[in-house]
Amino acid sequence: MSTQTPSIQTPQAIRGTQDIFGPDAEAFAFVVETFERVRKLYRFRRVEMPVFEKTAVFSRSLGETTDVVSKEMYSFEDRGGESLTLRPEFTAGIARAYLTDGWQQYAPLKVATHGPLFRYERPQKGRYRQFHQIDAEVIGAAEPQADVELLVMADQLLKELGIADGVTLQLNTLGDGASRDAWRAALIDYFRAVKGELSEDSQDRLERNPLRILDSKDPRDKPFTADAPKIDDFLSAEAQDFFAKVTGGLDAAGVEWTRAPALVRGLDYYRHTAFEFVTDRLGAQGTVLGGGRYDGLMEALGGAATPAVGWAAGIERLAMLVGDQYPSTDTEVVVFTELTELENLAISVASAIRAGSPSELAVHADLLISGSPKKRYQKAKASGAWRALSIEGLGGVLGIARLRDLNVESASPVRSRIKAALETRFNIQETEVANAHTWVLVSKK
RNA sequence: GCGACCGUAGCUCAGCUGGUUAGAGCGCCGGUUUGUGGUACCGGAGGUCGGGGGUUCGAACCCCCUCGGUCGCCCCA
Repeated sequence: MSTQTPSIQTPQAIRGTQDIFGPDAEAFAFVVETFERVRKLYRFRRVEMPVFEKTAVFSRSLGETTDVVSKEMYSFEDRGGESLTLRPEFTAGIARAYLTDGWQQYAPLKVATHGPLFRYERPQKGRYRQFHQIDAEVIGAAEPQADVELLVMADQLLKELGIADGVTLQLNTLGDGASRDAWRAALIDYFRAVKGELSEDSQDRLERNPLRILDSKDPRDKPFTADAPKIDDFLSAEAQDFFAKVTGGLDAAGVEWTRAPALVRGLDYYRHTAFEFVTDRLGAQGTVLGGGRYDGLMEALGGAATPAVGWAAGIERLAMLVGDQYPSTDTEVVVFTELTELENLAISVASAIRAGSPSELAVHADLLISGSPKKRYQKAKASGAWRALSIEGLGGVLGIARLRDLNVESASPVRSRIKAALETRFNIQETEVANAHTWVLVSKK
């Protein structure tokens, strides 16, 4: 406890940033670890990307006039006067690298990454200014099988995270460029005819982004969205065939999906497949994983036309769904001694069992050698550790290590693992006294 | 950018219609007690009541501004 009264003001954290700790941090780590494992199964190559780029990387790919560019990016000038932007997404930076680093030679290229992203938005449940995503992209593959590959991987990821229940895959196609333009024109005609009866927001959307009227939350719009023109009536034969191959592939892989004809993307470069894995357990932010095919993006960055498809998912949202259902991070053994003169022996024992023999069988151990020696047993018990290894004195030898149950919930076998680890450092004698396994630490090796 | 609610010890909160030195539980530190045992008792550290201004004899409590939090709208790459 600090008894000082500092005169300086502690700076506050930046709005919309989070200090993730405790169960939230464990769930977060579980999401990342599971993603890493699954992406390797699907042979996606890991990439590490810069956290900031020239502003043009994002403004060109997203479209100069969109809200997201004009008011939702963290942009600043560096000392040379160049406009830079903290990445608001992974896709544009990866697309830039594909063009500037010669990654075309690896096409079709499957890549995966994760890390922090930044968007200047008002924080709310599941939305932060610095947040984190996992991301997977397939670049240079025009075939619908790439979409399938990505979706099957996403489906497996959600299942392995144990959060697939209550999450549904909503799938749609936006068709090719011609299909999409025809549909868009039809939607504008349809909604313009009833413009006066739409919500103010949707009247505005009619000019800016008519597709978005379809997923309006305003009840005044619902009567009209139900009967709005459907993309299916405007799909070219090629677009229909593409979508059929995507759905056929999902069925073959056993991935459940729901057709969502109103599911659209906010940006113009999307083509064909659009999808979201959605839950109703996260308030207003129901999308846990979303993506689609963005065949128009590379050209927006000055590259050759290159088909690509990808998805991203918010780690915080996935972690919220995981809740406390992550693998145990409990302390298996807490090492302590109530005798100050044996503290170094306790340090030695703790390091031995943490190193393990072999190392895969190392023990998850905490070490308690601070504070009042007499209260260490109480603290050990209160720590929630399953078992304790108490270091006690005995004449003529270094001391003894006694294994005792504290809060045993699991039959996790630690005794043999501890014994093997101790034998790497000590000459020991094993005894058994009053339900407690006890090793006499005779001498150091 | 807009709206609603909220802001008292490290944490969870109490504090009556504004009224003397702002409280509890938990946690933390120390002591005594106990000595197969997370006990019991005693003591201690820790609060500019988010910040600023105003009304009042008097403000944690009323008013204004501001900062922050939560949730929603817009937007959603």
